[in-house]
Amino acid sequence: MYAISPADLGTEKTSVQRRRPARSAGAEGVTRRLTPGQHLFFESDRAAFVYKVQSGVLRLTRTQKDGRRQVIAFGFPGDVIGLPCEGRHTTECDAITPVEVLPRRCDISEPSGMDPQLRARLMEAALNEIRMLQDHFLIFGRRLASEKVAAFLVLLLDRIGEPVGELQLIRLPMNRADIADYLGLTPETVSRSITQLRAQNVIALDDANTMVVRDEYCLRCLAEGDAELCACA
Amino acid sequence: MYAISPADLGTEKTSVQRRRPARSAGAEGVTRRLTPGQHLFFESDRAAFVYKVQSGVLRLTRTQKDGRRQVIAFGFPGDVIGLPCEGRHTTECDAITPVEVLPRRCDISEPSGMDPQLRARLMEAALNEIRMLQDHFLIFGRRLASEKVAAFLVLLLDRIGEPVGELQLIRLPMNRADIADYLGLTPETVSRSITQLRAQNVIALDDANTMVVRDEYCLRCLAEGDAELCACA
DNA sequence: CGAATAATTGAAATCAGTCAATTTGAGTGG
DNA sequence: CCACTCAAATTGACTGATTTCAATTATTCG
Repeated sequence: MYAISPADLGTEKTSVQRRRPARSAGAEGVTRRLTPGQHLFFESDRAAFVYKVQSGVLRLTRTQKDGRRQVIAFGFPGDVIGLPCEGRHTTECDAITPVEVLPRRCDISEPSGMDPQLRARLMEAALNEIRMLQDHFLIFGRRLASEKVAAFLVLLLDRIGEPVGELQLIRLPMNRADIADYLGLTPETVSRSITQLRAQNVIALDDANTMVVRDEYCLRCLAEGDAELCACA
Repeated sequence: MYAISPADLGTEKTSVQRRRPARSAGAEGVTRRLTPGQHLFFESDRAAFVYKVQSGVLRLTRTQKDGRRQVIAFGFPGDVIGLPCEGRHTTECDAITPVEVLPRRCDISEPSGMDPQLRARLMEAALNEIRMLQDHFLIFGRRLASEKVAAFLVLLLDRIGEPVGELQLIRLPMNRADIADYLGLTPETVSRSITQLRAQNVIALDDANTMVVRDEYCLRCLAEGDAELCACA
């Protein structure tokens, strides 16, 4: 469909290079497509648009001076991403799957001239973002790595779970390192926690990025630290 | 000035009881006063107002089922707090010092009828909140407890530092447990980190809640994990 | 002054991080 | 179609930091 040049695809490492968004990028109301690794915007870019995710998944990150990366959020279909502060984006954003986003011109400083409905939607998006960040804190703040990972899987389950007979399937769009940086863990620890959940028969892995939730109740208990409430532990 | 009844003051434990805001609470534009421990609102309360902090410090928290508490933010003078999501507050909020707030009626669902300037201010407040939560993530996500604490002190320094001759003074309005719940640590670990900073002569304590920053440069280095860059370590 | 709370300190146990090795899986080219 | 290469994921052993639990000291407020 859309040509994927090796340069655009890149590896994790090469795609970290700072690339300006293509000049032709911004046309309001015209769907924009990204290939995995391509950036939608960078931190402190002037924000001409906000974006409604139509398909695919994006990764919103901030990087510290020491090179450590914090995944602030993932952008799933339906999310509005790229809300600026003082006219500039506050995170970096790149695609982790093929992505379609709908750009919306967004001149926050000129709200009087703005379509009232769009204005209301922007406010709603901002308030939702606040609550999602707060929810993220509750997950991030859990004691045990296994609780964090379980809580993260519950989040994905509610967001992108696909029914498969009685059970639900999660297709993980992100790799272990992304999960780790979202939860404040290392990829090794994430992997061990997933292994542990599999050993407890709470989940089963088809391949590394495709899991079946075998015991949703138990998963939700583990996510809340109520390991006693389920027989799996 | 304002009478502090024992019931209102309470201890940490008693003040956790759910108390509705006083019925007389809400008068737009009329300053509302709180004593330490008093609640301004609770999670999932219908949000009639947002509040501009005029003086004092508030604590915004969310509590998990297992009783653990996450301090989402502190509300300092100048902050707008209480932005709702879907008409309801998303956190609990109580005063940790005597507080004065200015309530602003806030019917987000009726934005058309709203004063355009107020509307713009609300949007600005929401976007600022998003950035502050993201900043909080970067602090929360640091590896070492000492880095978290140093970063937290830098945050306070920039926010409520008071010049004292060449140096700066921080009057901590919150106790160790609040700091711990803000950073995802235990009070003991917070205490140890502070002790460590004192041993390195980066800070000095007048009493437990009054500290002088003796080496601001070093504090900022430690906050970013650049322990090597300063001679203190 | 005495009681209660907060803060600090100490010692032991646990959990996650680090580093290294192995396995798995996807993509490439023969 | 298979072998090869590379990256991602998993596993293992070890280290080290933080938590936990307990005891002590400091502070605040009747």
